[in-house]
Amino acid sequence: MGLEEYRRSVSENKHASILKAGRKHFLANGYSGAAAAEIAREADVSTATLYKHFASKEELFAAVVRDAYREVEFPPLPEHSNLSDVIVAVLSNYLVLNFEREVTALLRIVIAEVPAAPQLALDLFDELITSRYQKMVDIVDQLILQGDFKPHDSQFGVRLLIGTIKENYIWPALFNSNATAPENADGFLRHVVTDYLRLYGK
Amino acid sequence: MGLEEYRRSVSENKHASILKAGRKHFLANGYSGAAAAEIAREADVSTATLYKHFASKEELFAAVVRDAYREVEFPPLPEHSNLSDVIVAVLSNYLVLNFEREVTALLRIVIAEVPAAPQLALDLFDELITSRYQKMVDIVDQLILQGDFKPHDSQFGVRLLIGTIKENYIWPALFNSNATAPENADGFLRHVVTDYLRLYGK
Amino acid sequence: MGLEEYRRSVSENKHASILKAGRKHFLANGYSGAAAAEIAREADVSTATLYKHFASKEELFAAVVRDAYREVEFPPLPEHSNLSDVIVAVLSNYLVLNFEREVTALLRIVIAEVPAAPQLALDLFDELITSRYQKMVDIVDQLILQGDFKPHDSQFGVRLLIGTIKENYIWPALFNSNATAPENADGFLRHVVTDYLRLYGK
Amino acid sequence: MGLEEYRRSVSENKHASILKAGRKHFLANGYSGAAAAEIAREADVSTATLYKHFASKEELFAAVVRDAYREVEFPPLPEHSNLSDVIVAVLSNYLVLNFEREVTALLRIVIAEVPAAPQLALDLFDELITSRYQKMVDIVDQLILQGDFKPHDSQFGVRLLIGTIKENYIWPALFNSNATAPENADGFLRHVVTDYLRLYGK
DNA sequence: AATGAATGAGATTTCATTCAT
DNA sequence: AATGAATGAAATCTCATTCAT
Repeated sequence: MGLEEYRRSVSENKHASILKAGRKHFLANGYSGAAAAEIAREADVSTATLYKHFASKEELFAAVVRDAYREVEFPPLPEHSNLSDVIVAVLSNYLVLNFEREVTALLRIVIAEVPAAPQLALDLFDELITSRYQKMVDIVDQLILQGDFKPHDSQFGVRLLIGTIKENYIWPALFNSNATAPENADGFLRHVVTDYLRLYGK
Repeated sequence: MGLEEYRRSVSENKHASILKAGRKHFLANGYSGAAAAEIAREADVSTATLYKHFASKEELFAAVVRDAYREVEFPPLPEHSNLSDVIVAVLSNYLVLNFEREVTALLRIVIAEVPAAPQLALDLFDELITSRYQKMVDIVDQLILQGDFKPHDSQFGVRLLIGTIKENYIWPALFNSNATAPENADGFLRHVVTDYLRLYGK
Repeated sequence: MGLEEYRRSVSENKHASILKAGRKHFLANGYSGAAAAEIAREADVSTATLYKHFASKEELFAAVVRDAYREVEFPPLPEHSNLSDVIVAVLSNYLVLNFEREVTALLRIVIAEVPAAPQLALDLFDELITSRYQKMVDIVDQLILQGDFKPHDSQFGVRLLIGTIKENYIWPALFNSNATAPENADGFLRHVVTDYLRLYGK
Repeated sequence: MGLEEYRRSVSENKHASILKAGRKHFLANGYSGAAAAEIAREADVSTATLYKHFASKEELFAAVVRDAYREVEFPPLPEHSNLSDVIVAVLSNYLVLNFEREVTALLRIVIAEVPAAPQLALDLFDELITSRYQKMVDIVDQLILQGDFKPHDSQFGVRLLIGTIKENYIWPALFNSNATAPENADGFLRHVVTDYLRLYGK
């Protein structure tokens, strides 16, 4: 079975390299801007082969997106002494990763294909936005239990926290493909967190 | 001049019907999915006429977006007895129009075209989003002068206000083409405004 | 009849300005590159008016060409003491006028339209090329009679003289719209004339 | 490799038939009158295939012109007893091919496109006209070395030779699409060559 | 399984010319 | 007579997808 295995490994390599090339092109040019022929060329594969691996451009796109967001992870909350510092650190990290991992570009193209691929968009929203958001809510709930926060509607509070940050950094980046991670976000983040604590902190 | 006026009125009607047809098709099929020929047919106009009115498909699209935004403005704050009520009313109105005029769906398309038409996205962001936002800031600054608010960083405050609302209503709608105007947004809005006033109100 | 005359004069002015604008555009952009709408705009006239004056683009083109080459004239042979000097002077003049009067550009567009407007091309060839050429033959014939030249086939001789010059200056200019009158043609012309006289001079 | 060769041969056939159809249509309708779709249909090929073979209509046209020139070369001068006879034969051959391969008609189109495609015209002039001309100069230089000619400015001499011929046969053909290869050019050619040899022959 | 070549269908845009007033 | 607006028809080029080997 050595031959068969070899073949399978070659095929898997091609699969992976198509995904990689696809990701690059979709991120760079959007869905309709990315050309199947270009992706195939970049993956060092014929167009026909590309279509053997993925039944259509749409399917390749879905595969690329699912593959891409599997890679985006977020770190756990560090142990903390000063509550404010820790939250700022977490948010800062969240922000940096968002830019480094090309999350915004990924969001952009998924948003673009909402009418064509609605389920994909909903899945990604759950995975990348709601779930991350929920983690933050869980953290806050725990902090409330620990007595670090006043009892309050933690969902709402997190929305205020995250929403303000997104409004400032993510929303503009959605419209600007050259946007990079903000250099000095800490001042802003501290401001948000201060207000947040004024409202809900103990 | 009767002739001149007649011509202008005919021309304006065509202009408007192209815009309308354009909006419909862009919303239904996205930017590259919408065909100029189809739009022209729907508007009962030749393609050539369409291109006399709008120099390019991109310019038509931009006009469609601007047109959609035209009615979605923060109206100047009316004289008020209860500040909270008034702000809630304004934001509620803004939110409803946003959905009715399908602004979010159009923004999706703008975002989709960021890689292909970066300047367009930047222009529209400045022209429509930033400027509208600035109007809200101006209102708040005036309220500060009138003594309705504590002196504070009004930019930041508005970001918090708007960001929280967007986080709750606009972001999800960005990923869900079936999203409609929220039925009972007032509770949420009131919550935001209350917090906002707790932070910055007098 | 004052009014009627006034109208006619207005109309004639428009006619002339269309011709002028047409000439400019045809020379600059060639036949198919020149747009009727542009010509009309330049002539400060509506397209409809343009088409009232000239039934079609083709007809306008013909009118422009006939009008243009009516303006190209060539000076008579000056009195002479030294035969060689005089011929060089004539040829030099011929060359300069060729460039200054945009004769080459005119030739270019007529050549371009040979299949579409064959008669126009033949007419222009006669008018601008054969007739000028014949003038030179006449001169030479006279010089033969005066004994300045050996008796010879003057047609052939002139062909050799003019052909050599065209080969060097006009032919390349046909392919280069930026070609300008040669600065130092005299050396070359003198060389041609010397050889010519060696062959046919007394 | 059988497959590879098969593919190449199919591809080359298509290439050739596009060129052939292209030549026909360009000659019949001029550059802008010739439609890529028509050419493709005539060549029994899809438009897309045409554009795979030639990146643009302009490039196809350039290829057609180059192809037409391919056979119209001054062949190297054969060993000769009578120099005059040989040169006449070469020039005669050149002249006939020029008409048979419709080079002049194609040049008309190149000239027509000077305003729209200036670089193309310059390139083709250099590549086809100047270079061919240079080959003739090289031949003459060799003959000078062999002692068949007096030392002289061979560039100038060839210009005189070729220019005279062009003046007689090519210039008129440029303005007359019905011009055909001259039947009895030998008398004229002999006359030119005789004069040429009188000036520069040994 | 893989490929190079081919394609059908369509997209945007232009332009000479005509109409309604 | 003059015009601004409108248009039908066409042209170049692209692209996702499929064949033949």
